[in-house]
Amino acid sequence: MSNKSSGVTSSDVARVAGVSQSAVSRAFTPGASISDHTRARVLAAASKLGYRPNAIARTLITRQSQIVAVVASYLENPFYLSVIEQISHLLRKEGYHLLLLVSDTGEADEFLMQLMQYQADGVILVSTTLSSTIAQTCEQMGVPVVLFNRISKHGNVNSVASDNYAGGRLAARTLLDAGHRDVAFIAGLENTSTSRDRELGFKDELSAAGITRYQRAVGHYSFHDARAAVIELFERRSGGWKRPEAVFVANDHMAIAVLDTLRHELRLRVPHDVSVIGFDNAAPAGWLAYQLTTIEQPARSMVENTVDLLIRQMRGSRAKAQAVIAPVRLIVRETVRGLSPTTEEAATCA
Amino acid sequence: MSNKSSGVTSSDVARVAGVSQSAVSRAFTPGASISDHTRARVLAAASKLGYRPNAIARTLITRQSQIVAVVASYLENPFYLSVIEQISHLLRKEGYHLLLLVSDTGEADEFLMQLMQYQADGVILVSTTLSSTIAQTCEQMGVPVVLFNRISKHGNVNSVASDNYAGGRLAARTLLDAGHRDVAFIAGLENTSTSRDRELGFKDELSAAGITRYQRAVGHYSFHDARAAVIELFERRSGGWKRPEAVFVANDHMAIAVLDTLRHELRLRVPHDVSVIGFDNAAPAGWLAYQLTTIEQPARSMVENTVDLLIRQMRGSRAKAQAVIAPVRLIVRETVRGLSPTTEEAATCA
DNA sequence: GTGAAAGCGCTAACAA
DNA sequence: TTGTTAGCGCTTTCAC
Repeated sequence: MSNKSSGVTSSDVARVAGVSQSAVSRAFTPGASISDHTRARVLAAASKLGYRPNAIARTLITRQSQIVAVVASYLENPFYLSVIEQISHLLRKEGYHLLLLVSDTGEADEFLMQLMQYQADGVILVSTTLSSTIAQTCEQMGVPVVLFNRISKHGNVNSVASDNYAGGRLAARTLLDAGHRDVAFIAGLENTSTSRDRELGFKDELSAAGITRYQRAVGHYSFHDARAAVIELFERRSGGWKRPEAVFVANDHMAIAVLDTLRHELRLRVPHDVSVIGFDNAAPAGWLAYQLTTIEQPARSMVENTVDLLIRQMRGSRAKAQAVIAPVRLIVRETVRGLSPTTEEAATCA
Repeated sequence: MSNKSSGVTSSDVARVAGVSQSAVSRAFTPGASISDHTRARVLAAASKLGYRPNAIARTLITRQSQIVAVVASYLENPFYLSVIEQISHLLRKEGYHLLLLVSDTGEADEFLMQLMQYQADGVILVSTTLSSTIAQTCEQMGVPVVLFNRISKHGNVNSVASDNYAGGRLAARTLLDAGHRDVAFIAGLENTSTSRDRELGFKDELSAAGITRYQRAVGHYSFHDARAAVIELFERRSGGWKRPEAVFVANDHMAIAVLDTLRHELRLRVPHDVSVIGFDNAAPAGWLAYQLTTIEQPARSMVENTVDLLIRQMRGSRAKAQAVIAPVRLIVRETVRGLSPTTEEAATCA
């Protein structure tokens, strides 16, 4: 049985083609200085021998691995599925490969070590809680890094996020316009900028309308915890609170759980008894059984921005770090009282 | 700004620690022959300099990249999300990293080239249509490979799949037991073993009950096409067919689309007017808005088997290729007439 | 345009 | 246990 990578090296090819090893290298380097004739000889010999350049050896010398590490968590959330898929596409189109690190528990340091050992040319941090730590270390080491859907507190780090604050306001405004006053918020992870900013916008818009308090519970961006959160919200009737008329849920994945729980466990009608609004416009939000009214993040363009920013850095740009804020918009479906779909896309399956 | 990976090499560390370069290497090699004293000196110097071994250089010489390539498609299907997540965990627990290749269009050859160039120690093919081609080439090159949820026709390739045939029979039996006679099947991708085997089992079980024909349409494992398929099935009333009383859908993701379309577009009640049964037991199947009765694949243990098989091969086992067939079972929920949940897990959110 | 030689950072024999 | 030496397969000056 032949060796891995066929065990054929560039010097084998050189010998067969009757040229030097350098010629072989040039034949496989786009834009290198080599005659068509020589290249043809090399390519012939190469394919005859089943030669494939060894990317590892090349990396060692060029110091470019063509590998981008993507650190992600919450793969439970369908929204990030499409994000990763698209990152993979765009990256490959530019000749990069994707090393995926799924970070469930918070072993930030271990990750970093691994990334660095593999000489990743760049890092994309997809919505992970470890973002700040990792991002900073990468930055210090001179490794290009972009945060997706997180904002870095300290620093000079590129990031792409949607306008979570505006989204929060928009959610509140939507609920307010529907005539709701007793509203509630189900948070994601408390220590994430996404959840915090969405809540902040929500709160500010309510305040502007003279509403200074709202009920809240925490769903940790998990389906399971969101169910518990909504039950807590609707069954615990202490502290002078009335039952909420409307709930803003920090993301669609949790909102689905909320909808299910409200309808099938608490026997409440949505939007008749209670309105629900989510965030993301993930695929299930458009499914006909839910038709969730939600704040859309422009996932596609956010990913494009992210990859673009990263590639620019990897190609050597020394531009000041940017913080791209993508616009959000309301997708009207059927879970907020008094609103019905106006745009045709609201009726599709997203 | 410091270089990537700090630019510190083992010989720098050696110099500072006052030892040889080999000593540094040994200090970072578990189980190497080195005194505690020397190791301590090395480690001290290393951390002082911020040294990290260069995995690329190591790979070049050991010919072990510790990288496993995972080729996947249909990330649209939530079922594979959790699969990839779990693969990532198990792999890392064994010290391997995951290079993710999302294969939408069928560029099999290009993939292979890339895999091989990166000296991947092993390859996992997650349910992709290119499986056979890739698997065979890997096999020939001596690269360990395992197929997840695909069966290789020609050959000596390890694979892990669920018992799709038995699942198909079970689906048919379930529908038959509910009293249905006019049944239909919505296929996934025609050229996949999963869809074919599920259909074959379905067909055989029907035949055994004296039912020799059933209607069928193709959903290509896509949400969108599944909707079209079910509409075709229920609206086209030619060829002497009656409207189906029950539909077996080749996976849950499509079944969700079928449920939505049946209920909200065709205005049919499930299971009153028509029964639906899926395959996978993916997360949305357990969501309360769907409560899809389905054939469960034991995802966890399938992934465990897959990773286990791969690691064994990578560690040098020359055992004959295995084809692991995982058992399936019926999860009774609420989309098949006359059946109601008997087990408590059917009520959870999976 | 081409070849010779040097060396990327590391590990693996082999001696000591 | 430790150091010395020789590469892993490739790219890159630098002459020619």
